[in-house]
Formats: sequence, C-alpha cells, structure tokens
Amino acid sequence: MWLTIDLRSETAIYLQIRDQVIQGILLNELKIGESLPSVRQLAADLGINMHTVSKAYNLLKQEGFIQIHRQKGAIVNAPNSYQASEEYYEQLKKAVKPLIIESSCRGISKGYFYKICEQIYRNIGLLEKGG
Amino acid sequence: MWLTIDLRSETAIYLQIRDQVIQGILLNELKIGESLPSVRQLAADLGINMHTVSKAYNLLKQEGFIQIHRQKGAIVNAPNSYQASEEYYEQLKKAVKPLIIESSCRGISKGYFYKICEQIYRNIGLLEKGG
Amino acid sequence: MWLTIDLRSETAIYLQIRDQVIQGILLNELKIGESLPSVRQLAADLGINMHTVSKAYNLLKQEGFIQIHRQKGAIVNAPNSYQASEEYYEQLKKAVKPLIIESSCRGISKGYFYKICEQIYRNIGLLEKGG
Amino acid sequence: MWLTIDLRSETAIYLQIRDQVIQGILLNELKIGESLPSVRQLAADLGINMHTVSKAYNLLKQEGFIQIHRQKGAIVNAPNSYQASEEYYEQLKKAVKPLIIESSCRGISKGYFYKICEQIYRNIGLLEKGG
DNA sequence: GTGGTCTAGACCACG
DNA sequence: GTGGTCTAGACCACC
Repeated sequence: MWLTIDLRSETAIYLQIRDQVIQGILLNELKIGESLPSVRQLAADLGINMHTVSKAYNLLKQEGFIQIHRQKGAIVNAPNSYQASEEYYEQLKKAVKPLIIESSCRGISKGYFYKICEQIYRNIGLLEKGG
Repeated sequence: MWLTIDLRSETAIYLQIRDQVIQGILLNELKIGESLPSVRQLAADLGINMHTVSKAYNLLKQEGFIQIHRQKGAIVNAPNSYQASEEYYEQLKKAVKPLIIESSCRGISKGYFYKICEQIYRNIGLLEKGG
Repeated sequence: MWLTIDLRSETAIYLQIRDQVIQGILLNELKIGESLPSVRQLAADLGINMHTVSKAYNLLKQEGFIQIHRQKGAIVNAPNSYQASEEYYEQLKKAVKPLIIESSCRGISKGYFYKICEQIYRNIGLLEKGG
Repeated sequence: MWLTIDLRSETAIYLQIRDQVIQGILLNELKIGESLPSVRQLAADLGINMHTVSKAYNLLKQEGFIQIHRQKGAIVNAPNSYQASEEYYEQLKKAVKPLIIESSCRGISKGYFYKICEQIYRNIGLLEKGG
C-alpha cells in the first residue's frame, strides 16, 4: 500500500490522505480512470475510521480530483477537472506568503529558498521515474 | 496600527498575529529591542480576547522572536535568536512540499511557481522601501 | 438506442431510466401499446445490472406509465393511466418550491426563472418535431 | 424556532436544514451578519445529532450562504457571496427539466405549470410581508 | 462557550 | 459489495 499516515502528525488524518492521493496522481501511481481503494478497505488498511476516509474522498471530489461512483467507488479524474483556477492561484499565494516571510526573517535568502524548492521538485522527478 | 486581523479568515487569530509580528520584524517596522504593544492594549485595539494575544506572544517567545519581560512587556530579539535551524529547515520543507505537489498536479510548472514566489519577494521588497 | 445513461451523474441510474422513458412517452418516441426493451436486453445494451432496469420498470408501472406483462414485457399505457392527480400536484409543488426559493435567494427573478422554463419547453417542442 | 424538520421525509435532514436556512435568508428572517443557532443548540432544539447540523452548515458555507467563525458560529453572508453563477444556472436547468417533462407527460400544460409556480412565488411574497 | 476531528456502530439506497 | 446518512460520545483547538 503506497499510502501511509502519521497519527502523531499535526495535520488531520483526512488531509494527509488527501495530500497523498494528490501526490499519487502527480506521480502517476494513480492513473486517470483508476479506482481508489473503497472507503471501508482503506479505513481497515490504515486502521482508522471509515468516516475519516470518506471525508478525505469527499474533499477530493469537491476539489475535482476524483469522482465518486455509486458502485465503482472513487475514480481518478482527468487533469482538466482540477486545472489551476484564478481562485487556486490566490489560495496558493496566501499559503506561500507566510512561509517566505518567516524564512526570510530567519535569514534564509531567496536563492536558498529556491534551492529547497528545487530539492522538492527533484525529489518528485526521481519518484516519477522510479515509480 | 500596522497590525490587522481578518476574523473571517480560516487562519486562527493568534497565528495571524504571530505572522504579522514576524512580517513587522522582517520589514523593520519592529526594530531590535523595541516593545510590542501590551497584551491588554493589543487585545483592546483588535477587539479580541486577551488570551488570544497572549497565546500569540508566547508562541513568538518560544520561537525566539521576542522576549517577555514582566515589566517592559514583549521585546523584539536580535536575529541570532531566531536564525533558521536544521529543525526549521525540515519544518519549512514539510510545509512547502504539499504546496508544490498540489500545484504541480494542477498543472502549475516549476517556472510559474517561482514566478509566484518572485511576486511575493518583490511585494515584500516594495514594502521594505515604502515602510 | 434513444436511451442513454450517465454513470457519472449524481442521479441514480434507475431514475435516469425512468426519466428517459417518460421523456420518450412525451415525445411520442414510445407510443401507446408499444413495448419497451426487455429487462435483459436493456441491461445488456446499457452495460448495467438487470436489477437496476427492473427497478426502473417497476417504478414506472407503479406510477401508471407502463404495464408489465409476463409474456409481452413492458407496454406503454394510455395517458389516462398517468394523468396528474391531486397527489401528484402536491408532489410537484414540493419539488419545485425549494428550487424557486434557492434561485430567488441567489438573485434570479421570477421573469428569469420563467425564461429558463421557456427554454426547456422550447427544447422539448423542437425535439417533438425532430423526433 | 422558525426551523422545523420532518423526520419521515425522503429528504435528508441536513438538506432540510439547508433548504430552510436558505428560505430564512430569502424571507429576511435571517439578516446579513446575523448568527445562526450554534450547532449544538440547533441539534438539541431539533432533537437530532450535532453532526447532522454541522453537515448542513458546512454545505451552506461551501455554497456561499454563510460563514463559519471560530467562536461566533455561523453568520449569514451578503448576497454577493451566493449570487447565481453560470454553473448554478446549469444545475437549476438540470433540476427543473425532468419536472417539466414529467408534468407535461401527465397532461399539465405550460400555463398550468406557471400557475403552480405563481402560487409558490405569491406564497413567498406573502411570507415576506408577513415576516 | 464555539466548531473541528475522530471513533464506533447502525441502517439504508444503489447496483 | 459500494457510498450516504444518522446517532452517540469523545477529545481538541480556539477564544
């Protein structure tokens, strides 16, 4: 199972699931039209409650990443369903801004910040090839 | 008053205060050794609970940005007190990673992501000159 | 085959079938006394479960639109079998009311709402001529 | 309490709450900036579970009708937050179409359908004056 | 006090 | 089998 959660993390479990499904889509571990595990199945595998998984799936549905079919369960959407919108750009900016401000305040230069981003992008790229 | 909060925001008020104090330090609106408004004062000005301001100040203290004196109140520390640590790098990475993953998944290229960051850096620079 | 279903729709499949059979009757694609496809046939054509088709047919029977013969299968009834009753008026009102309320709340005027209805009626009329 | 639910109804409780809150906004029983009852309060008043109310409130938030403040609870938004969008028009059409088709099939003329709508609009108008 | 999250277990609609 | 709804009761963060 490619999906793991950290019960000790600050991040809510349902958000961890959401983030990892998005990562799975990006890394092509989850292909368009592919099914996610059923709510009950994933809950059992992760040792958590059904409703927590359901909440994650509903959020992903609302954000356009997946569809939820009556019987077939959750299906990965095509990219056009979750293409970045104006609204998302604003949201992204709002999320990045405080990180840049704090890191700058703590003495991290723009160049160094980009170096960190570069590491993350490289990391993703490697995973994409490996996966 | 340079500090404003948005009650409608998703972000907790005490975190909004924290973020803006850090921004104030970065932009040199708050200089080393300078005092922050008293807990009572700020709470009254913003029309919020004292506990909330207190929580923000305690977090800032814990993160090394300020000291809290019984008499003089909250005082801005010198940069060496909050210089980025290994721990902070890891934390920063963990915060940036899901943003990069989601934005990539939504079709935002690395170049475009950096363009957004660049805007934010420019924005801060302008404020520095202006302030 | 004039009947198509959308597996991605929120609407249950058996209700989609029901709605389209009613539309077929209205547009005279299905004439009085004409047979509907057999449960097996339709299920195979649509690639869905027999139970689902069966459920739709039973609902249509219960609502007076069709009769189900052991040998001849499902047969379209004459209009007097499904003429609007007092009960149906109430049901229709209950269905329309929340739509009018929400649309009014969202700033859609009565005139505009009627304009939307007019479009739908026109659409049906065109289909009637075309079909 | 202006809000009542029907436990025997086909409509899910959380949707009944949603619909009635929207009605309350339309009829100006709930004014801009006004607070809805707290999740716990309303649940207790209606004799239902907290989560059911919470689900309704979250849906209303998502649809732009209300904001959910950390401490102040749910607050009614200004109309511009839930103005009809293109997307909503399509959704409305899709909801109205099968009602028009079935009613036409059952022998209800366009004129009579509008008469029914007229009744509903009048009903709302009277309530607006009365409330 | 508020809402948010999570658990545990039930019943139902759909296919 | 699937997801959707509802209940009951717990703990937490925020203010």
